[in-house]
Amino acid sequence: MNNVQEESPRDRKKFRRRLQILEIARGIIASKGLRSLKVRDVAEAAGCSVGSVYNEFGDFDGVILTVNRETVQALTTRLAGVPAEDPLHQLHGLAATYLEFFAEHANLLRSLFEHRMEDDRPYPDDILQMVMDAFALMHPPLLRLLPDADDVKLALLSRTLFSAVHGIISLGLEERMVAVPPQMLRQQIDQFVDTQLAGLGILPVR
Amino acid sequence: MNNVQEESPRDRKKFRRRLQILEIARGIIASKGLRSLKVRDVAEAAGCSVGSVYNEFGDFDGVILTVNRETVQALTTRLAGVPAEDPLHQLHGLAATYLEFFAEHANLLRSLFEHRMEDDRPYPDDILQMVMDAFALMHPPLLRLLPDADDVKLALLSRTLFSAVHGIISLGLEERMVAVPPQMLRQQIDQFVDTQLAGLGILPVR
DNA sequence: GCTCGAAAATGAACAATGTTCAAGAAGAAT
DNA sequence: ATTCTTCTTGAACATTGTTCATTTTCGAGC
Repeated sequence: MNNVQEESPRDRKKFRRRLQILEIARGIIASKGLRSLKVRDVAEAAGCSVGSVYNEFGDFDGVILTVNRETVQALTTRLAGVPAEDPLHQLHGLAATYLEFFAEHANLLRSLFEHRMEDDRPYPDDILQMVMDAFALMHPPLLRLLPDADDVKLALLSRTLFSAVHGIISLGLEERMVAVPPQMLRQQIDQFVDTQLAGLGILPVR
Repeated sequence: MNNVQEESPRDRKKFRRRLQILEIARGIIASKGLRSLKVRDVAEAAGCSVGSVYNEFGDFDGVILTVNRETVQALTTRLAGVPAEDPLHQLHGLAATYLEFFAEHANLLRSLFEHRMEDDRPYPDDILQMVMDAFALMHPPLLRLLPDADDVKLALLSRTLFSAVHGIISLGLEERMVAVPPQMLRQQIDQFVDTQLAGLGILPVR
């Protein structure tokens, strides 16, 4: 028994529809926000019944969580593409890339971070783990800049720094009042990273 | 016509019930999360009909937003109580107090930051403004530590720093996996603030 | 090609929950 | 006491997540 993509026509069709449902759900979340995502809308747009959505994903949270999983995967891919020649540039690049990605897919990221499960079922561990792994991408450049530091502490520092950047960005993009221009936020982030690195004893080179 | 708390018995009763509804809603959000808040539960617990809740708050979002408004007010009060003798201690105190408050009222804070309006009606400006005002509480101590800096830049720095602290805390308290102990987070935050201040050219004194 | 059985799809019915509103109750004004 | 205003009620409605008995689909074995 092959657990990846079976080859029978039936399975291919099933798989195509699964992808289609996800694409539609992602589109709705991205354009109108998680709160506007409705089973019936998804089913109708996918040309199938609501039952089929449930058949494929168990419950509606299942659809959302799958979209969220793919969001963090896409984010990780984007972050992994940041050049690693110079660790200083890499750190700035990771922050700037996160900002870009967040600005482009604000509603998807909000779905990732803000979705709460029904009752008080726990958010799936694997997604939280993927987020933490993405945030750990600052670890290697930090290690190169601070080769004598305790590795465990650097791992923590990596998450802390990325979480800080996340806070600045997610709140910075929140304000529809003055509509903080992304360019402004970009400067803010760069400055913040420089200050943090300076505090760690690393001289900025920009 | 007096626009504050009228004195007639009718108005007093109305006002009492308003408070009661808010207290109940807050209790449910705090203990079981925003997603578990239901109009009927609130109405039943308050001993009134669902219609009365709507009569008082317009719609259900109105209840949530009022609770959120009171949450940020309580937060501001707590933060304003941080001693201001020494600006360095004050900054650490603000961060530590935010952590305490967040740990104590995690679900209320999540409701404040994560609630999205129906359709895509904008989140009320006054609440966002109150949050920003709370985050501006780092401005005075920063001004004392950096008296020669540009005031506008310091205002921005205040929001940036507080947003960063928010990110570290809100993500730090998220992980039900390893259950980051608050004491650990406390150290993380202190270290972070020290590093940031060092980067700004301010020597830590702890 | 036909038959049969397993798997999937369907969508009507159900359940949970936000929202409205006509009718009635309660209180204020005279 | 009567009238008028305002508030309250809760049944009815609207929306949306969920279930499941029935039907359809499709591949395997003959």
